[in-house]
Amino acid sequence: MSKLSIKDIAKALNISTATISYVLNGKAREMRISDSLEKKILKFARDNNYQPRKLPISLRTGRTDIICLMVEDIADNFFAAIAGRIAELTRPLGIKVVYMSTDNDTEKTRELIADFRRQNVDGFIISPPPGIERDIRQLISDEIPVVLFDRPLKNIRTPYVGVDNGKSSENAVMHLYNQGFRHVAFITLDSDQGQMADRLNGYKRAAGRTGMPVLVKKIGFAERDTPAAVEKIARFLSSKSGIDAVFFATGSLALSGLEALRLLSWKIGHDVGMVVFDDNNFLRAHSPSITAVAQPVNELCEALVNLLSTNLTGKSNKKTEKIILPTKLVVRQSSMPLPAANPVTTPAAAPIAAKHKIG
Amino acid sequence: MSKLSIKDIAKALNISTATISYVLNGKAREMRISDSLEKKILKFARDNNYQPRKLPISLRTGRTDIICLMVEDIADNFFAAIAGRIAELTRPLGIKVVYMSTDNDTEKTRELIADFRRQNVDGFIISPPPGIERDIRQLISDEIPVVLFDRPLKNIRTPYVGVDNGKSSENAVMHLYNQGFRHVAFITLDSDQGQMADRLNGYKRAAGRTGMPVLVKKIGFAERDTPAAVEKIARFLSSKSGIDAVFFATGSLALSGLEALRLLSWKIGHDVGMVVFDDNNFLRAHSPSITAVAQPVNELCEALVNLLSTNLTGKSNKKTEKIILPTKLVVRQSSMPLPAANPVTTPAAAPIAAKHKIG
DNA sequence: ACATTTAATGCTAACGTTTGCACAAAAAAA
DNA sequence: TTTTTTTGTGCAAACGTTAGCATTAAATGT
Repeated sequence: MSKLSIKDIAKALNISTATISYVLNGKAREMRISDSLEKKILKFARDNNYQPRKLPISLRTGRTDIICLMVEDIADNFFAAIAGRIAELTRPLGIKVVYMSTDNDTEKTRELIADFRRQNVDGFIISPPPGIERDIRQLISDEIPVVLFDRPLKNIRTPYVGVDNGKSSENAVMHLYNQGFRHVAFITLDSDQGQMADRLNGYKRAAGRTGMPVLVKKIGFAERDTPAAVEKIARFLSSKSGIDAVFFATGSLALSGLEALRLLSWKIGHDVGMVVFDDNNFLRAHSPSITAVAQPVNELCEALVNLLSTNLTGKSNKKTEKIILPTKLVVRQSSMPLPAANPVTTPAAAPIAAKHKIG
Repeated sequence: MSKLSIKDIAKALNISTATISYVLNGKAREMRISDSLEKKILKFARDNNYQPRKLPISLRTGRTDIICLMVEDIADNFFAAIAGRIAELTRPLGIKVVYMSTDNDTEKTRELIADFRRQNVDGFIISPPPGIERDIRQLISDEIPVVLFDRPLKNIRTPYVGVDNGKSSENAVMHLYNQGFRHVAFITLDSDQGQMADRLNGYKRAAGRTGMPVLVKKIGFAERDTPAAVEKIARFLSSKSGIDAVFFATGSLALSGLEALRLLSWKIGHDVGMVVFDDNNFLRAHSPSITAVAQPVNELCEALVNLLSTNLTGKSNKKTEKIILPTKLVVRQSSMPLPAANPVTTPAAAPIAAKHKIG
């Protein structure tokens, strides 16, 4: 009883495979199959638990119902959340998701795209590494649906979903300013990624508007999760005098940043304020809780799946919409005003009262 | 130039598709194709950038080179790390990975397995929800390779990779005891998962050995990531008198736990010690850094992929090895002895000196 | 009675590969 | 020569479906 095929049914019922196919695909009416035969086929299929294999269907129709998700690092908090949500959203559509981390490596990404194309995936959702424009264009000209997200790519006509990184970043800094911070450092990645440039620009704009000094440290992409990063951040923060808040351009940098602050014995909420671009449960659970710029993961995924699936259904294959979603600044304890006295070098009792709203 | 098929080559070179297939699969020798013809075909294929489609190959050979990864929640730190590593490890083997979260929901998992079987995936890597034994057995009897991990399933002959949850848990508690803690609470999930039972038993064994009281709080599976969990943990911790350390049975509970501690104004390292089952960067970055039982993600994934791929290659399809890997207790600041004076209700200056090893 | 429409179903060629076997030509053996 | 072996290659079936067109039988129209 390994596997019942449409042919077996045909033989058993002494009818043609075509008729069965029609009935099973709900085209009985259209093809004017008699009710009695339809019932008979349906009954037989049910009774024998017929399960159509997708492989031959794919071969015949050209659709695999598999899409490919490519992000910098699937293990990263933000991208893992995206992955989970996308799978949830595509499941009701009968679409499966294969994934792969690009490591922000152009050459690797190129190979991956080729691999997945050979695998005949129906479409791509990509958070693109720099320099991949050509390959994306090739996909488009081969009419394979692609939706980009997270990082904008210049001069390319394809659907994109993202947030306004510049504005969000600017808002976050303005928030710090309004809370009384006057020397906000910005720790970012030294990479070509468009969204990073936007976040930096937002920071600079806010600095310009408020007259605050521009205090930027770029961490090399390769060393972003290493002890070297921790040390560099610590050195930077202590080398500039007067820093009273730090804004981290990405979640993983924030982790290194926390270690740097520990190294310096700077207490968040007492010696220094903190804001992070990208939210997660960890920042909420931290004591003091940490203010973050939250990307709307859910809306983002919904937009991605929407865009992709309308393009998958072929009809309006030319949707090249760009969707920019608002972020939400989740204000927590770490961006509350510092206590008046501010003796940077002397740790003292934690100043944060329990009355601050938690969460 | 949409797609060059083997047929096109056959036509262009005026030879049969069979010959081409042989040559392209390196069977030229075996099939005694002449050197000159072989070269000609190879050259033509290269020059015209021939890319064989995998779909018909799969149909013909029955292999899709896709495996399915099913875990409770792909967005969870631990599972996301697993997902990333597995993809890395299978890539050189030409294997792609589709994933889906089970939400620890038996019925959903059942449907997912059926879906993926129809999709003709070559094998499964599953962190199984309770009650899924039957479906796993069906996979085995249908000769579809499966490897289970993370949670043991009773009475089932299939490869499994995991850690010794009981022993690891016991060790962690013994560590706390040795550090001077005498009232260690254990916060776990109220679920049927085998590994959770093992962790609880390990805790109990350690309590027995040391004469410490058994202080267990089970959080309902559904509410594990909700404010309700935070509140329950807080209530529990404050209801029992004398608790001086908390051991969390899983990473996500630890997050709720941190919030609970904040609610109570208990300072880790001062009022209370803390250990978490499952490590992540966040625990390292936290101040004070938090001691954790680290599962060897990399070794775990290597074992999974090894086991699965030997079973994929059909030959020795009967490997049903169980592999238990050692965990590593990563000792950090949160399990250092508390300062002698221990006024639980009065927050005071942070007692943790910077000299403690960071990391 | 004959032609035409309509209803009900079947035939068969795809989809792009792989693979067992057949076959022809050339070389070797008889 | 004739037969056998070797060498090189092609044929065609198969994998399990789908879909365009063909076919048959019954019903309707003239």
